[in-house]
Amino acid sequence: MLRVGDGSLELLKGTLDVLLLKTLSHGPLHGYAISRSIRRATDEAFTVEEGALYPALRRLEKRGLVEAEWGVTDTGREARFYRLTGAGETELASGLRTWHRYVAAMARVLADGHP
Amino acid sequence: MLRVGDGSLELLKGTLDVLLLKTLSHGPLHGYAISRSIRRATDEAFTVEEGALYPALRRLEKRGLVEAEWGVTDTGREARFYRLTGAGETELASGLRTWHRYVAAMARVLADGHP
DNA sequence: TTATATCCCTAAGATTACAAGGGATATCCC
DNA sequence: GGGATATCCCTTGTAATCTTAGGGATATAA
Repeated sequence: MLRVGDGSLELLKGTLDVLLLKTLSHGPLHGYAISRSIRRATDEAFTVEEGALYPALRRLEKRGLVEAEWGVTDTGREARFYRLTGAGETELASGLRTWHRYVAAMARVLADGHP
Repeated sequence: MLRVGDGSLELLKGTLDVLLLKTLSHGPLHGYAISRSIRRATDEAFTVEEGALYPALRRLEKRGLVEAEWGVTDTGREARFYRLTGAGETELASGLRTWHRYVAAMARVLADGHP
C-alpha cells in the first residue's frame, strides 16, 4: 500500500473519480494540470499516474460527468480541457457524502474498543 | 460506489486488511465473528462479504500477520480462530498511519480552494 | 419441517489502479 | 547546434481485490 521510496501512497481503487471531479469543480483543466494540481495539493502524497488518469477521464466523460474540448494552454500547447457538467456536480456531491460516510465507518472500527 | 438498496458502502480495495487486523487486535475471532463485529461497529455501513473475507484472511495468514487454529465457538460449533501475530501488530500500526495519511491527503483535495 | 442463524469455502466476473511503453513540441542552457 | 527538462497526449498489459453467486453442513426456534 505504501510506496517506500518516495512518500507517496497508492490510490485506493474508487477514490480517483471524486478527486478528479473535485479538482475540476474549480474550473476546466487539462489532464496534465489536473495531475499537477492533485500532486501539489497533497504535497506529493498522491501522484496520479497517466495510466490511471486518462482512462478515468474517459470513464467520467462517457458517464456524462465531464465534457472535453480541445484548446490551447497558457504555454501555447494543444490540450484537452475537461469541464464538470451538471451531472458531474451532482455526482461530486454524492461522492463527497459517500467518502465522509466511509471515513466515519472506518473510524468506528479503527477506534479502540468496538468488539 | 454506493449501494442503493441498503445503506451499505462498497469496500475500497485495500482497506479490508487493516479492518481485519484491527478487529483481531482485541483478541482471536473466527471469520463469521469478524464479519459480524465489523458490520455492527459500522452500523451496517460495512458488510464484509464472505467472498472477500476468507481470501483476505488467507492472504494475511500467508504473510504471517495472523495465525489460524481450529476451535469450538460458544455455540458449540467448529470454527477457525484467527489471532494477530507480532508482525500483524506491526502491520496494523503501519496500516493505521497509512490510512490517516490517506484521509489527510484526501481532505486537502476535497477542501475548497486548492487550485 | 421450515426458516433462520451460524459456520466454512471457492470460482467467475468486473473494476480500476500501476507499470511501461510511444509520440510530439517548447524552452532553457551549454 | 544539441541535450535535458517540462509539458502535453495516449494505449496496452498486468495485478490486485472486491462483488456476485454459488456449494456444503449443523443447530435451534417457530
